[in-house]
Amino acid sequence: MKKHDDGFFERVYAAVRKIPPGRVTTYGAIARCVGSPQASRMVGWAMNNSHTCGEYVPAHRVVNRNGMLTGKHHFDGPEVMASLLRNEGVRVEDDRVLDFQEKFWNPVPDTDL
DNA sequence: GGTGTGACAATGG
DNA sequence: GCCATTGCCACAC
Repeated sequence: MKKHDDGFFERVYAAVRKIPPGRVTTYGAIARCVGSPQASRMVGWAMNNSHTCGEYVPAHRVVNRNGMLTGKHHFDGPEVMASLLRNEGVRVEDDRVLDFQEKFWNPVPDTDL
């Protein structure tokens, strides 16, 4: 047996990978989905290490609570994140997701919490 | 094993 | 209502 998971990151990656194209979510939502709603900061860091995970993680679909592309700077380029989102049909302006509320996708379909 | 960090979030003034 | 600060949790060095 395997442990429950090699780390908190694995859960984050899994949740982010579940984000359908054209949709976005927040760090807090993912953090909550993985069981640590307070570890929202860790989620962002997980994204930074996402490239070390070996698997592709659509981190560009993850934005902060305000829908702002805070992590765009951590991509291959500051324009990559917005470009990817636009490419998926997400309207982005001023480094922020328009209709964020509309595009927001909850990793937890029905939380019991 | 301790310290620092980190792409947030919530609260206070 | 906006700006500033703290809290938080798990990982990397």
